[in-house]
Amino acid sequence: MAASTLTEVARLAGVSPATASRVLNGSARIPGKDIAERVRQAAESLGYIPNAQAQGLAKSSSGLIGLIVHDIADPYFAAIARGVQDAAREQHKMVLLATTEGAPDSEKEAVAAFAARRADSIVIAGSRTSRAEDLGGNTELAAELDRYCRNGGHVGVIGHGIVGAAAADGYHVVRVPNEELAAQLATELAASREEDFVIVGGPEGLFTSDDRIRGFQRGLASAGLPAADVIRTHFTRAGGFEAGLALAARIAASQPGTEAKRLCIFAVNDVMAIGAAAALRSQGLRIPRDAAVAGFDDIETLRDFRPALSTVHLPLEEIGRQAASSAAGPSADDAGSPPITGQVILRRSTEVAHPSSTESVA
Amino acid sequence: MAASTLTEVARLAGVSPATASRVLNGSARIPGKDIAERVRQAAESLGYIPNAQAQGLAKSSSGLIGLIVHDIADPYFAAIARGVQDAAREQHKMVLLATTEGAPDSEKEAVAAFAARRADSIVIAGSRTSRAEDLGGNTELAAELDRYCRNGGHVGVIGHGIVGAAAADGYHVVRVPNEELAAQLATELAASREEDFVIVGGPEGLFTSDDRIRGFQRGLASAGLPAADVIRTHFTRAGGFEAGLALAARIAASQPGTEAKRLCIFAVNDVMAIGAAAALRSQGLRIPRDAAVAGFDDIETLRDFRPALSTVHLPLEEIGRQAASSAAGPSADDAGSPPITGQVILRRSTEVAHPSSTESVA
DNA sequence: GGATATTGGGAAAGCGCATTCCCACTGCCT
DNA sequence: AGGCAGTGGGAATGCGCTTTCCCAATATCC
Repeated sequence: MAASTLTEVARLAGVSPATASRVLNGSARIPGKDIAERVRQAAESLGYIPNAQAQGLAKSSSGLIGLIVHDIADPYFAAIARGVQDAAREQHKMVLLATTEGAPDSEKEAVAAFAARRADSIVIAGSRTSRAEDLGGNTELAAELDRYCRNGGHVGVIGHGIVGAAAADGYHVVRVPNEELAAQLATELAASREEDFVIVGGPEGLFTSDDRIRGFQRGLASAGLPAADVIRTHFTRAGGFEAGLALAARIAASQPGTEAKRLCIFAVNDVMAIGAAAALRSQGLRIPRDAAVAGFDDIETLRDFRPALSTVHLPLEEIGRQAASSAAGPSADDAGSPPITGQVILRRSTEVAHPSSTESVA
Repeated sequence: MAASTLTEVARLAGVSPATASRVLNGSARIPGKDIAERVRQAAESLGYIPNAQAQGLAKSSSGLIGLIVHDIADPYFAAIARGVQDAAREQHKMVLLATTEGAPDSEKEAVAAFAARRADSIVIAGSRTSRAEDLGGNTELAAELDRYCRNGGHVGVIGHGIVGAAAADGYHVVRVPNEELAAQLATELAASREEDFVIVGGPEGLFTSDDRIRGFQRGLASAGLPAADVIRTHFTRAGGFEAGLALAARIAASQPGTEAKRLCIFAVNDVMAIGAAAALRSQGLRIPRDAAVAGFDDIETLRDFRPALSTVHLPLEEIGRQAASSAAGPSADDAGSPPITGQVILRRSTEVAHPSSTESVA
């Protein structure tokens, strides 16, 4: 027993498929009240569900919005996904998910798959990269996106634009002021302390990471401080942990010598910061007593951590929503949505040391 | 410039659309080498991308797998989603996402939408409910699912089956032994302590919550302990926090009186447990000194919490994967995948108190 | 060597729907 | 009363692809 079709409904209602189509799905022409009612009843009794594929074929638009993330289980992307999902609901669309681990070529595949499904728009979250080895992949991705746009697709990219992507129309970027915010974070951290700064960054070439590093260094510089050391590692909790281990060793080594300053560690995202903190803790170090730690993103799930993590709040959900609706086409507010802003949030993890005093409760 | 079609490719290659279709998309009949090559080149040069909608229409199957969750930003669901996504990739399908906040009627809508898109299968995560007010919604949902199954769809439900759903074929349930595991948790907790137990549960009628509560009580009973009080609240961090506040008051009140036992709080999921812990902490209480806390799920992102949360590990990703592949149709291992198991993990949050004078108890 | 398999490609009929025409009909104006 | 616009419904076409069915050409057999 296959699903019933429009034609069946029409027959049952004693009208033509055309009329049935007009009443059941939005159309400029609305048939007479009585007929409409008849059709509606027929549809109801048959449990008619329009075939979205056929509709899509006929209208050449699918009601789909594609979302590309590195990893849906990463709270950063999950938050963005929620925003996208939200926007999708408003637009009466569904979201199609693709996870790519950040590999440009699998992102390209995802775009092609979305294009094949005639997704109305595509949202690409997840940081772009400028590594040499990704160059080819990026170019192909850009080409694929370009083609998609030329065929009438809309794309919303979060963070940085795709390297090499033409400024086609239908191509929007939701800018995230990573650099500025990181600078601000550095400034605020530098204001109240005299410490050695260290940055735990992602792999070189990752824009999000590089921007935050650059911003942080700039902030340090403008506070008259020397540039911080940068440790490159994976853009994950594991990477943060690893770096944390190295830093713990460094702290331990400097302990006996001259009165070393406390370390202030800036990890370029919260998850890495948590990893680093865990590593320090595993080596018997305490935060913020033995080292200060700050992150970036203000991941919701991580807010209950102790010591509470200093970080930069990013309206992740709003970012996702904006990306999805900017790609939805020139809505009413073509002036564009307000630019994304974030804010530095200093919490306990970077409190200035109370030399040998009792620790206060958070 | 619209996307190029199969027909165009065929024309360019000087063959019929039928042949082009046969070489470009899998078919039983594989055309001759030379022809195939010609077609492939034509497709390449035109940047041909098959229209999945049209394919779907013609084949009546879409390569889509629908996923229904309460909230994609909830780490529990995000983990499951990752598993589903994984399985989808293996099946060369894409996942279509719907979030419903757990409302049966919007789940029904989601199912309808998936059915409209001719999703090959649907995975429903998120706990079912047996509340009276949801009865109607559940019935409708069941009916919708039933219809979907009758039309050839496959559904995989995580946890409990849908209330009222017929045991249609194509309908699979990935059972999660919530009750057993909760019982085991209670047993292990009860073994090493003499405390008052309290359960922070979700709203009445939520299966996942109810099962875990029941199991925990059973475990307590089999250890010869009285049933624990149950506080009903939201199935979220906020709910946990609220309950935690109430419990903090209770602890504070009992302090001055007779030598009250320490409280051991079992929250029916990790997020709630974290909320409760935060609440206790906000009232100046320490864990595990002033109260023990345990959760359920072993959410990855939460593993770095301190004190480390005792909980029950659930292979969330595997659960999602299994749900997605059980719904994929009777694969090779029709014997079914191995049943889901979990394991109790005792960490610091439930360590037995060191009453500062008495010796530590075994 | 002629007849029967077998192969490889094309023609055409849908899949389920939207939509453009087209037509019959009603109501209105002069 | 005749002609006109306006209204409401139906027939037919096409969206892009798959897939049967069919046919020509080659291979196989006694």
